[in-house]
Amino acid sequence: MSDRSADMPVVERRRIAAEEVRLPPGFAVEGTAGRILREALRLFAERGFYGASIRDLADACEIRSATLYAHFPTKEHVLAELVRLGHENHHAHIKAAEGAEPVAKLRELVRAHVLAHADYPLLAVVANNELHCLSDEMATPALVLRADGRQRLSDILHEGIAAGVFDLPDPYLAVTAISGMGMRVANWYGPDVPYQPLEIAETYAEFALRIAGVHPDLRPGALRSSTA
Amino acid sequence: MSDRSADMPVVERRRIAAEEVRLPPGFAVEGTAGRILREALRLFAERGFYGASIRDLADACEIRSATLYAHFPTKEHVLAELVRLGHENHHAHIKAAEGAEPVAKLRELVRAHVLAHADYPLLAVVANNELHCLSDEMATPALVLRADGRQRLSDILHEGIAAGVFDLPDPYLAVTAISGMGMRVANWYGPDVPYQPLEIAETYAEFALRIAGVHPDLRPGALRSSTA
DNA sequence: GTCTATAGTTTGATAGAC
DNA sequence: GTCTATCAAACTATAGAC
Repeated sequence: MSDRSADMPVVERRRIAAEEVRLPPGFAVEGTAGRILREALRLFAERGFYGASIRDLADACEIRSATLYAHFPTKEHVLAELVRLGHENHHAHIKAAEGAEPVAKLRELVRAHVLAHADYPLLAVVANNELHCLSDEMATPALVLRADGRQRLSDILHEGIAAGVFDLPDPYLAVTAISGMGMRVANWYGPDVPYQPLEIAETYAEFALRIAGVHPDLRPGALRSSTA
Repeated sequence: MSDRSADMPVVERRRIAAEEVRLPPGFAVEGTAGRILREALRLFAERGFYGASIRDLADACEIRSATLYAHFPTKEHVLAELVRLGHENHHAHIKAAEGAEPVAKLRELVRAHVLAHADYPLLAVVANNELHCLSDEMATPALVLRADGRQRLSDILHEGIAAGVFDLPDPYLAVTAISGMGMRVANWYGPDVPYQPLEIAETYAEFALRIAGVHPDLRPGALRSSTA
């Protein structure tokens, strides 16, 4: 694998580089309610919850604003549904990641974490960055899932340290670093970025193993120097 | 250095964990205009540009909303000034980072990058997350600084690869990972986090060296296993 | 520079016909 | 379920007195 910076986009002006509106399979919603969710996903990702009005949303759906209220009781409920979808999708990815021992567990979890952000960037941006617009009550389910995902990463790091296969200065800061670099993928990944989501996920998983201090002999040789 | 997760805060509900309103030295603004900037920094960081109205801002400053227009022509100009301060502060940190060879350069740059986000989290969050609310014209100066910072990191990685001291699969993805993990610090760092900004910066710099594939013998032994 | 007062627009949400 | 019509409140910004 080599650098492709010649093709890399200039620094993005928008909040999110991705454009395609996409909801995970199994979360598809039919009819007008689905249309509303999809257009809200696009608008909230681009402009934020307060930056997109109920009328902007209605115009995008080609309906009157009053019709929205036949499907959702308030604007906040539309956002809450997207935040829920985003966190459940992320958590489903994370939970499905399995590994026999700490190295494999960490690799699979980071792959899943990054893939959720690269495959569904709009959903991830809305779920991560607009959560604070929800009332405490409506935000809680997402916070529970988020705390669980973070705990899983923390557990894997401590397990690997205990087993002697990880060597890192500070597990807490490793959790923040690994989580954070993955979350940002949702902002910069887009159609002009010359990588596939899976490539990014694999490379970030390798970075996470390096942060964890996994000995090179315990990592596959596939991802080494770009000069090779 | 050891884990302090027993003291770590639960997953944050707010957009930003930090609270203290703080502008970098040398960027201090006197009088009412300064007051407006400080309150705007707090409000825009907490709720976003569209989530805080001109009246909210005036109330926080204990002035009438019309008085704001004696100091700034529009609400957008207030944000533009904060975005400018944030990016100039970040860029000043980055530029001041110096090193004789790639390993030292990378360590210093990442330290500076992380410190700018941990020492001025409100400013960093506003500069990073509200930039898209500005018109193209007003956003451009910040984008120029951002592109330059990213280029500096990219240059260091390529230099280290050419010198044979770095060994990493993909410099472009390493730039996104190292930048991203540092940017997120502004969101989670706050008064309840049991670390000092400098500790975070040091540890993240170590993580960056690991991502870059710097041989352990070229890294100082201070930051190794948490079980030591 | 700061105020009172207000213009003109947009906001989220509702009433009631079909 | 979708519409037309509308309400009451909040929005950014301005006019003009002091």
